[in-house]
Amino acid sequence: MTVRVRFAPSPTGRLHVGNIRTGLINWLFARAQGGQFVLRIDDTDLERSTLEYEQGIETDLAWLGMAWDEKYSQSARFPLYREAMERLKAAGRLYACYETGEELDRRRKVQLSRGQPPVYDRAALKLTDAERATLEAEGRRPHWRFRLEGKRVKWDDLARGACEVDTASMSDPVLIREDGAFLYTLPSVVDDIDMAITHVIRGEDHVTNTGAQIEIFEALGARAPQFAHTTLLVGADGEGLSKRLGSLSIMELREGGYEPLAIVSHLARIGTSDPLEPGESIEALAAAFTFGKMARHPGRYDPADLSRLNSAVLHAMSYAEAQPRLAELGADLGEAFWLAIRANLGPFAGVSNWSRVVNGAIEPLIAEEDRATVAAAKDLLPAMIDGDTWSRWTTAVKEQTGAKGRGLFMPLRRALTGLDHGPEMAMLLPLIGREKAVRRLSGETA
RNA sequence: GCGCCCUUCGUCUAUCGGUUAGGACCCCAGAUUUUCAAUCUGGUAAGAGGGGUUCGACUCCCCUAGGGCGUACCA
Repeated sequence: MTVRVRFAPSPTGRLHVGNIRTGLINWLFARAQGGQFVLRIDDTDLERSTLEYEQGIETDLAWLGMAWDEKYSQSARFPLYREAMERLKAAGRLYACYETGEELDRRRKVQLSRGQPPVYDRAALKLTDAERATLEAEGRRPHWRFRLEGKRVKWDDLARGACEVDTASMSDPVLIREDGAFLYTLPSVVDDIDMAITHVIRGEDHVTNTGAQIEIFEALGARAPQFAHTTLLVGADGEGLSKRLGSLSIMELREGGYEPLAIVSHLARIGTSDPLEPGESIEALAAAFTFGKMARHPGRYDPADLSRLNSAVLHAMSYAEAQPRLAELGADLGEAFWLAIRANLGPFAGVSNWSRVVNGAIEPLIAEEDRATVAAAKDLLPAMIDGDTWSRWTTAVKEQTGAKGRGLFMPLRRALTGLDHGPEMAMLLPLIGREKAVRRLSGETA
């Protein structure tokens, strides 16, 4: 049987590292198994869902290299959900409830204060037809709950091993809201059946839901798919990530200059036994993917790791790959330039700084005590500059001035680049060229 | 409150009853016939606490502490 997985984001906001990680794990698993990856837009909440966000999801996935095989929108599938709803009603598994949100809230608090579990008491199940009619006559609209069997639901989880949820200890889940809107649970199960999803891979915050959902699969006469519940991410400080997801959207990471391969490598390897290194490609990451490598405790999301990965990705990037982007930034100064500076890049856009060092006008940094050394160096600069010039030139400067080591190289670097650090000067000097070098060594902005 | 999951170098992790407890990041040192970065090599460093079980426990069991998640007319 072909493996089919789905990723079902809501178009109520931008994708962030937490939910894209779930999507990525689905994608990697599908690829590793030669299966299919279904994108399912969970837009059942018509109020909050927007087309812009839906397009944002597609933009982000495409940018990360996560192609999908099929795409569905749940808003176009309401007839299917209604049909399932009728079947559940007919089977006596869906019952009408008339409590208000405030009432339920109050009851939960009372239960809690008495040390009882905050579970729905099924009062609505005891309503007589007459009572129901009275409530309806008052204009009350029902919401609908799924009647759980109250048993130990078991499954073999790909990520956590043998799992068990006692549905007797949980509230009957509300499937349909008072305003008639389908809550996530029913459409999800109906679609998983209809789309022949074989593996549901999601965060461990869904473990309890799975108990109820397996009952719904069964109530609809379907076999539940396999499940895998992965750990969630926590921040570098060990706190949950949810509080500051705003700054961790894929869109912002893209705008911040992070490489898709760095993001994908980071998210694929957090909380696994693989070292936090970039993969060669997203496909290579997929080939190496297995649930067996995943730890059972929350993975730490540290932005510093992403930055490191990002630098590593750029360091390994060929000129052929970088060229179009260099051109776009007006910083395509040839292969030698790219090879010289790529190891010194944070975000890719940092090439602009180096192209200015080579091509633009920079202000040399010449400290008072280094003036003599720099002046002598200027006079000794050969007429022709090539790849060997740096070594011969600096040796000559050393012999004449007696400056050596740090005291020799730093003044030259600072005068020629205006910076304290950067790529190998032997590679940079020929790119800067004689004319600019002479002027900078004279203290001119050039 | 209750339920589920988790707890190994500073950090991310390997180990599945017998290991000099392994790797990666960070850090430190050395190399790159003299600079910062990059690169390479080497090094420091660990089993939350307490009870069991066992010839033997990081590994199995219990308790305590700590963390994550759930307990919605959210997803």
